[in-house]
Amino acid sequence: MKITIRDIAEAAGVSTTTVSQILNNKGSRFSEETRAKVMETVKKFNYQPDFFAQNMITKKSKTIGMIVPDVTDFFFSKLIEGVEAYLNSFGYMMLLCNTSHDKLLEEKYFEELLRRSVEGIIIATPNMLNDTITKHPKVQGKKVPLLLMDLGKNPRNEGKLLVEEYQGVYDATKYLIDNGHRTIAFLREVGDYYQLSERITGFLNCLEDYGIEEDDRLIESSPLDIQGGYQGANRLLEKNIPFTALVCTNDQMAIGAYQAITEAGLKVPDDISVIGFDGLEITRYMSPALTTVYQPIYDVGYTAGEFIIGAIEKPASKIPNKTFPTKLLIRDSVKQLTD
Amino acid sequence: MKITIRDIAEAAGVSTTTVSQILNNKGSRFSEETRAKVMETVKKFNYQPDFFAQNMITKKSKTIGMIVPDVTDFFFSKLIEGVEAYLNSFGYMMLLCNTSHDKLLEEKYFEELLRRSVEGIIIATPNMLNDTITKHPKVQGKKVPLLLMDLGKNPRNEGKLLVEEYQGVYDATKYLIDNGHRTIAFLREVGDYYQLSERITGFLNCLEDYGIEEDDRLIESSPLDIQGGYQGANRLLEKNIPFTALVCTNDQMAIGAYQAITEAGLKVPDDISVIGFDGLEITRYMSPALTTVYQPIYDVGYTAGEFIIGAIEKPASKIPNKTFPTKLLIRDSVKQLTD
DNA sequence: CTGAAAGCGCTTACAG
DNA sequence: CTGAAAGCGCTTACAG
Repeated sequence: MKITIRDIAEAAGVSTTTVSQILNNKGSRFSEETRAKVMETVKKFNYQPDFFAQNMITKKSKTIGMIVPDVTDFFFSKLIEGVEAYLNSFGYMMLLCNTSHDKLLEEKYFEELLRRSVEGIIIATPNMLNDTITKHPKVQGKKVPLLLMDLGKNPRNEGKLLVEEYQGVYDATKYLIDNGHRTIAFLREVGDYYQLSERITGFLNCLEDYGIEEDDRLIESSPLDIQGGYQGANRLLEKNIPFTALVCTNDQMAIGAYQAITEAGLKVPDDISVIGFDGLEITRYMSPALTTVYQPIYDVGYTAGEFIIGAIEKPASKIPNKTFPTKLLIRDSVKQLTD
Repeated sequence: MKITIRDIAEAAGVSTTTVSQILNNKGSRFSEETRAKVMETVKKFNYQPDFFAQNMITKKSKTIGMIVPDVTDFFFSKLIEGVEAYLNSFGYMMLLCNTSHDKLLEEKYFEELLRRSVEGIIIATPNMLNDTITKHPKVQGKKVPLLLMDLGKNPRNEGKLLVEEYQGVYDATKYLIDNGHRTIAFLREVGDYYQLSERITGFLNCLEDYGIEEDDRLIESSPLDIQGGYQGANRLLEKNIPFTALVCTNDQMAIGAYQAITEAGLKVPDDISVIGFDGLEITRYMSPALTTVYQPIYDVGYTAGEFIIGAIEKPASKIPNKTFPTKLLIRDSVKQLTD
């Protein structure tokens, strides 16, 4: 039924060795004549080497595994897009695993990926990983490079992909101060997921650098989604402590905050200025357009693809570290205060 | 280096046949004693059968391929989430391919997936597929089931997963009419991508059924994203033909339309009522909250996973068809007109 | 320049 | 109840 290398060899009147060598552009030179004949019958039979037979020998699955907490989250889908774009151009494919924030699934997928002989694994995770993952013999032995997109949470000395979140929020806060704001609220993440501590630190340090006293009551923790932003902003508003600006840990929260502010009968930016973080495309179309800190998620993913392939092809070399810049996108959600 | 079935056989003092049979729970019963001994040494050596060797024989890669036009699009990421959730529970994994709307890549990925011996393929596509895909011997011979998520665009007589888009938009339009609206604009998709003709048809038929004359000038075509909605709505507004309501082909367009309406100095819903389509989570937090037609994308994906696995395990049976209901989510973007 | 043979690590008739 | 042997479809020394 299935056409094998033997069929091709017979049809071309050569040995399977010859077919294999020619197909893999290997060493010994064959006469142009037999080469042509082989290629021709390969084409004629539309022959493709069996993937599994090939892999059993070469151990090159040309596959990497990627584990994310939530494919539908804009951040991760953008990351996946970047990784995939790079892999694609090198003939690699991605086995995608979605954990739905289940830490147990994370480990289960990791094991399964290894069993399937992927050549590398990328894990995007907010978690401190178990030793079963980070100290796995195949990882330790550099058999299967592991790249973590965890904001540097798990200690390691190579393959750190970071974003200048601190500087981004610092700049945003500075921008607010430059515009005359002195009472600035902050919506930070809640404890059980990604720890975005760089962001709140950038905020606090900037306040300090410019002699503005921190007011704990103006800092609220909430989930990193629209609803979280909505509720967090409401809690802030209900305190009746006046503030003129609000910095949100991500854009989704800012979207929710807009809603809360509007419902409270206030306006952005006339009553409260808002700044987000991420630079989602959607923020351009909010009304007013959101001023936000852009981070290059696609590029981070693309680079992750680059680094993992690099690590696969040169197992001896260290995986590089890289830090990506952020950029304050100035739009219409911050009011210039004159006082 | 690598521990093989032979190592286990030797260590347990049995044959490789025995080890293989026991591990795969096959036929002949072995004494409880040897079974225990085998299991024990398997555990001791932490042995796992080589994936490729196993697959070369069984031809069961326990892998399906999924091709989408854009992972970052909410629709597709939600679909992926649904498919993955089902696969996961059956030990299957997904090779994800992102075409970035490149039709050539679509075919390339399809071939590559086949070469990698996936057991089934799901393609989400707005395209009329080439014969190289739909008439591929492996597909025709039911060797590799192919499931299309194409809104029924490619003719076939099994595996049609559809959503009641027509009814959804019809209901939405009816809702508008019930609220006193008579001049209703419509923002439809532009020609070169998904053809969402069910939606515009639902709209037009509803108008007709309730004796409202269609006005071509009130129908604009635009890309199915935020920007498209923004520009389309602007074009509508610039015509200076008064209308009291706007139906958008999807939620993203509605988001853009909100922006255009606000910028024109008008208010939703006081001046113009707006209805979207999709039911994205974000629409709950728009201000005012968007009234929209919900479609169960995750469920569609989950069912796609179910059907593809079903087709793999029972190649003889037809892949079922299924149509999913939509539901009008009534919120705050439609005004009751009293006249 | 080319081929016979061994071997990758499994599973599966087949025989006992 | 268990094992020897063939075979899956390749690639890779090795020999000539």
